[in-house]
Amino acid sequence: MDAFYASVELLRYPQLKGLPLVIGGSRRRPDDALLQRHAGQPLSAIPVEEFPLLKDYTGRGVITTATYPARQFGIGSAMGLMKAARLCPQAILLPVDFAEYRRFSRLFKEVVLSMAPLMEDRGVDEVYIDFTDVPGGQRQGGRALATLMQRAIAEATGLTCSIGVAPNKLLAKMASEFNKPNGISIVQAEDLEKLVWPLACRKINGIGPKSEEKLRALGIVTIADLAARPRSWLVQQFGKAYGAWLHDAAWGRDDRPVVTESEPVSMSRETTFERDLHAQGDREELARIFTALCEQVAADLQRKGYSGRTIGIKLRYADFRIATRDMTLELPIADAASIRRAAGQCLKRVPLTQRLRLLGVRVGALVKAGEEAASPAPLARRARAGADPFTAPLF
DNA sequence: TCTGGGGTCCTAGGACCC
DNA sequence: TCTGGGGTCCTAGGACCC
Repeated sequence: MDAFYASVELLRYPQLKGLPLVIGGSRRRPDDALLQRHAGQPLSAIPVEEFPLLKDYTGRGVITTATYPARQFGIGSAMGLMKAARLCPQAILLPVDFAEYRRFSRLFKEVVLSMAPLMEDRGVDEVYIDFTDVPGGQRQGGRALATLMQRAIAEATGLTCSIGVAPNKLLAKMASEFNKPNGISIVQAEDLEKLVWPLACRKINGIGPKSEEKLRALGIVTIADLAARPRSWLVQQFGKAYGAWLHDAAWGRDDRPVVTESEPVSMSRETTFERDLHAQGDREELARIFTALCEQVAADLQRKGYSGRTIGIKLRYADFRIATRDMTLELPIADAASIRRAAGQCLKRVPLTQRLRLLGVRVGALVKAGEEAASPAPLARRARAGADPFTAPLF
């Protein structure tokens, strides 16, 4: 979906179309006052001049989405709000409204599923679709179906999307970036050299800033550079798994299936404080936040019907270093008090002398509620370990 | 001048088991 | 006195993605 969060906001506030608009994380809602002032009026009637501006924002947070007019100023996702304010002070700033984005997420996925049932969910604004066997899916190399799908999504949601069509997920993802917004692009295996090799390695989904930098230091900038290196050399430099994957990716090879169902591995809640807090000086405030996070994770688990055996915490210090601690229990839990107890144990094992910026609580090793007995491994091991060596075989 | 929140997967060492 | 070869699980950190 194109500039998804911002585009959803523009459905509510069409008067902001064409203006630089950013959606940014903040616990306070900059448009609260606005909505109160205009209570009872249609949202689309609120004058543009009254919307909160980026330059008036003080506080922490990053941009989650910027509209195309805002991107003209050099603003982009994950940029700090204070830095963005310097680049484009007159941009309008709206807070994230996940409930609303999830609603539109469900809407567009329903449309996709109705046309092509093999869909992999890749988050709120992205999916992979295997339409190999969809009737008419091969017409015009896939363009016919992609066009129908764009129209159906626009009809149902008022939103645009960009679609990449290719023989595998790796190439389809790259293709989807070629023609944004509201574009379709088709990449065939024989287009690799012309369309993919000239691109920067960073365009490959799976090569991030660290790998890009390491590749650059080795004289590898484009995907063509990468493809030219022997597989064995890449394995030497990057390890067995990642090196081989880099080679395959550069040659457009990817045999991952479209996965339509999956179980969650972990659930977590974390929060960045408005100011850095100290374990001693701000003990009570930290304790309140800590307990609230445990309650939120517990509520998430219970709502979705899961419990978990591995309880963990995450700290981010003022200098941005991260520490994590976790512990695995014998039996899965999902209640706030038990999570709070285990997380408290974890907290005792981590240094707390420096100021903290963030605190998080995580529950992993999830099992579906009611299937707790399906994970007896550690218990079984313990039982065997204590068994009488004369009745239990040694080998 | 700073840098969110929610995830997945991988690595590597140590404990423990057979 | 010196000594194996698997395997799984747990823990901490890190890269990466949306």
